[in-house]
Order: sequence, then C-alpha cells, then structure tokens
Amino acid sequence: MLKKITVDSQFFNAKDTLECGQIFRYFPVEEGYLVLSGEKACILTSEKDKTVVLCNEEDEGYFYNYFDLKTDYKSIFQRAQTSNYEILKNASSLGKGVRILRQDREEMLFSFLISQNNNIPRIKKAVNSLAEKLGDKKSFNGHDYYTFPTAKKLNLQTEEFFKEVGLGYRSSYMKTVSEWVNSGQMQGLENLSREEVKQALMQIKGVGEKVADCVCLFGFSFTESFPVDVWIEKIYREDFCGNLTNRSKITEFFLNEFKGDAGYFQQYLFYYKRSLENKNKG
DNA sequence: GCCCAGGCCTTTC
DNA sequence: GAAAGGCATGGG
Repeated sequence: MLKKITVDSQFFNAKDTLECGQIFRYFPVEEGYLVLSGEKACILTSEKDKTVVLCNEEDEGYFYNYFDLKTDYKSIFQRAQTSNYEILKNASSLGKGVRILRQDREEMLFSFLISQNNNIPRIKKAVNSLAEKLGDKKSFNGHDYYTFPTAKKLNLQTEEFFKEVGLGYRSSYMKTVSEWVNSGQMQGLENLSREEVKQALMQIKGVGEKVADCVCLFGFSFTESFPVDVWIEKIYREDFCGNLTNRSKITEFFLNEFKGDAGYFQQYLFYYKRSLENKNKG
C-alpha cells in the first residue's frame, strides 16, 4: 500500500529542497522527483499549493522524519528575514522552500567524503555509480532504483575498484572509512554531542572539518553546524566583508552570529550564492 | 587547454 | 600553529 503525506508548499518546495546541495540521489520523473535515501525511495510531487510525499505505507514515519516535517520552518524563515544581513534576507527569500533533510548517516559520510575538492555534478555521478555497481536493485511506483551500498559491501572493494569509479585520490579514504563504518563505529556516536561527533569523525583519515560538519548537519541533524566550503568562503569574503582566511575560524564566526539557526542559514546562503553564479553563467 | 570544484594530508616554516 | 604544495578527475 502507498501512503501520501501532504504538506503546505510554502515552506517545503521540492526543487529548493533537492537542488540546494544536500542530497546527491534524486531524479526527475514523470510525477515529480524520485528521492532516494539508504535503501528507501519516495516520490515528491506538487499539487497546487501542496507538496506531496508518496511512499510505502511502512515508510511513512521514516519520510516524515526525513523531510523534517515536525520542524516549524516559518519561524526559521522569519528569523532570517529579520536579520541585519541583507544577503540573508535575500537568500532566505529565494530558498524559502528549503528543508534540511535528516538523511542516512552512512550515506552522508561516504557522499561527503567523495565531495571533497569536487563539483556537484561529478559527486552525483560518482555516488550514483557506486549505488548502481554495489547496491541492490529495487523498484518504487514503477521506477527502478539502486539502494545505497552497505558498508559491508563497500569494505569488500579494493582501492583499485574505487579508482575505476573515478574517485581519484579519495579512493584510499573510501577504504579507511568503509573499514571504520563496517566495524560498527558509527553506533559509538549515538548520544554524543555535536562537538564530540565532529571530533570522532575527524579521527578517520580522509575526514576533515568540512566533511565532518556536513555529516553532523545532514546525517546527525545537528542544525547548529556550519560547514565552510569554497562557496561559503566566497560569501564570507564578498557579502560579510570578512578578512579571516582560516576556515575553522570562519565557521566560528558564523556560529557566533547565527547560533542554533546556523545550519539552516548556511543552506539558504549556499543555495543562493550558487544560484546567482549559475545564472550569470547561463 | 585552462580553471575550478561542498578539502584533506603532509611538509615546512 | 599557520601557510604552502600536492593530489585525481572531469565539468564548464
């Protein structure tokens, strides 16, 4: 049996939520978008002023949590709108329909490991290629898809395999991380604070501060995380007139400014900056 | 052909 | 502790 979850689209827009850079496995289909998480799938469609999640009945709870439907995004949006920073007002207006997804932790760790010094189209390609080669083939509502590979499956691969997938120098990191996850260490992070989870993740070779912050935000739902990448650095320089160059200190700056809203505001800003850039190129 | 991308590690100062 | 150099690959 299928289940529909219907939500007001004002603060849940499919395009904004999927294209803001937090998820690498989604595909446009006839009905809207096919959205994949771990081994599960759902479809996002738009109906007038509603966004509809279509999923298997037994996955209703999973996707209710996944799309963060219990959180009041109106108040987050309003805090952004009343900010002293003009760019945050503009960014939140553009990205009003963004929700921070509560994604699968293992998938986030591997995906953002691959994301380093890489661009989003290539990240998508690599992550989906891994799923096609190592995941299980499944079907939802007439659409075939592949589950995200288990750590056990990933850990069986050689470094050469990852190089053939096109992961380049990250291939050796895929080995260290898949060993780490496969040995059950992700479970050890349960009930830790954001800072503790971040530090634990950074102990893994290949996982630095930025990747750890992304896993904290998108995998552990620590919304007081603020990943700093090249885009955020550009925003900091150009729109916040900052002169720090150390990314760790830039993170600190934004955490002090935004407190518990940091993760939401980061995503508004990231989406906004990339949208402007792509428009100029277009 | 060139520059760059949701960085990180190692080396050097 | 900060700064610089190397790294694989292909999108634009």
